[in-house]
Amino acid sequence: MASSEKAPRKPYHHGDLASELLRAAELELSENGIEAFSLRAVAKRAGVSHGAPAHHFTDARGLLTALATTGFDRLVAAQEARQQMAAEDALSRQVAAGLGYIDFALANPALFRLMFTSEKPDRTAEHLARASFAAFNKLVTGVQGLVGADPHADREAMKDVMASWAMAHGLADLMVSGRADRPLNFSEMPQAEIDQILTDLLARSVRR
Amino acid sequence: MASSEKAPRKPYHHGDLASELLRAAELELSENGIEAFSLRAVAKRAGVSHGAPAHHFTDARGLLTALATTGFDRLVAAQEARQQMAAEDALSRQVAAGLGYIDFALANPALFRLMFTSEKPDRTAEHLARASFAAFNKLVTGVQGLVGADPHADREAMKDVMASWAMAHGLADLMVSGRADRPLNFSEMPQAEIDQILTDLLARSVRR
DNA sequence: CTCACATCTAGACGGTGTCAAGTTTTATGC
DNA sequence: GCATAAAACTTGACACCGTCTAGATGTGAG
Repeated sequence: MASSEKAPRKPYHHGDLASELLRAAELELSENGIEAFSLRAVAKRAGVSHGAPAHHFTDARGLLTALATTGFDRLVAAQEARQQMAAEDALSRQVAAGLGYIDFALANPALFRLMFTSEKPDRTAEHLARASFAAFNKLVTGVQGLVGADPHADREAMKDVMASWAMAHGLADLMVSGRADRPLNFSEMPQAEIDQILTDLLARSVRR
Repeated sequence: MASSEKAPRKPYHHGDLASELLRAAELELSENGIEAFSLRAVAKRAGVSHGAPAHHFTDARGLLTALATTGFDRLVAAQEARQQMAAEDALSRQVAAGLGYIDFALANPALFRLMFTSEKPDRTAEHLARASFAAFNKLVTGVQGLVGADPHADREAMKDVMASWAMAHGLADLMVSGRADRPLNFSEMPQAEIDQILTDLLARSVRR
């Protein structure tokens, strides 16, 4: 828990301000985008003075680092949600992970950018490093099931990992920034058809 | 020319401040990253007061929009530079375009992010829309040569375009953020070998 | 009950982008 | 050649930002 890091006792004073700040920060992020993010606005939204967040997160950097950590956890969850609806074979599972990756990005565009293209989160922070490595490892085991080799030991398999990641990440990033709508007319397309196209594209990245 | 937009006459006073500001802005961007970008720092670097840029670019937004425009022009140039070193067949040319895309991103990481993941540039500005569309069209004609159909008319060909773009863009974005070094050990690898791996990955995205 | 500590507030500091008003330089019309 | 208009630039003010400091307030342990 985020609250147990610095206050293992009981709730006090304001309740559990640390997690309340995280909720407020995420709302601010999704409403105003990452480039207009303001720590003072987060504090105001949580009903607390502008200096309060510092005691829980040290920094704006610290708050955003914690938020990014929750993002990676939820990224994995989104992938697994898609996998539960998918067939059992390794390819379907890997494609489903890619679809979940894209689901997450489209549902949380600002958070997605915070996680992947912002330099504000401290990537050396232990909890963030652990969460992002877990997300990476989800990809690794998926490829391992697909090609039958451990990517950490087999360079060719690691290339498969990067191919799969790059395709999913590239699609997600282009869609988040609205660059895929126009060429493929996603706006006027039922979700099932979009999924079908994305499935085709994601499948291209695997094998050789 | 940037200077001819608002001052078609001759240089005056400071010389050609508009383009000097663009040069200064790019240096600031590459030195401090996009998230620490400051219009006042740009003005100071150009040796001018903090209010001066407004007369040429209206806004910080305006300056960054103009800078992004030059970025798309140079992105196309980087792709063409790789293509001049490549074989004549359509696949080699398309892969070379992808390698140039990645070259550009790695050589100008902050500018790359300004162009693709920042919301500060005004994408409805005419010169930016034109430059980014030209870059997109470079991709389109490459795929057209590859599959023999016009992607603007053939949906399957447009899927090839998006696949090619997503793979190149995904690789570029992951490499810019330092996420490809560790898995594939790019740091201790000669450029020729990196190119070989990227060529393999880029080639996966085409065909079906 | 007291005392230590965690939590939170309030104010100050230097920094930011933008706006309004004033100053200086250049170009144009006579 | 000179007055006058326009363009280019400076200066100062404003609200907002993140961080630091000192102080107030509540909480829990002895």
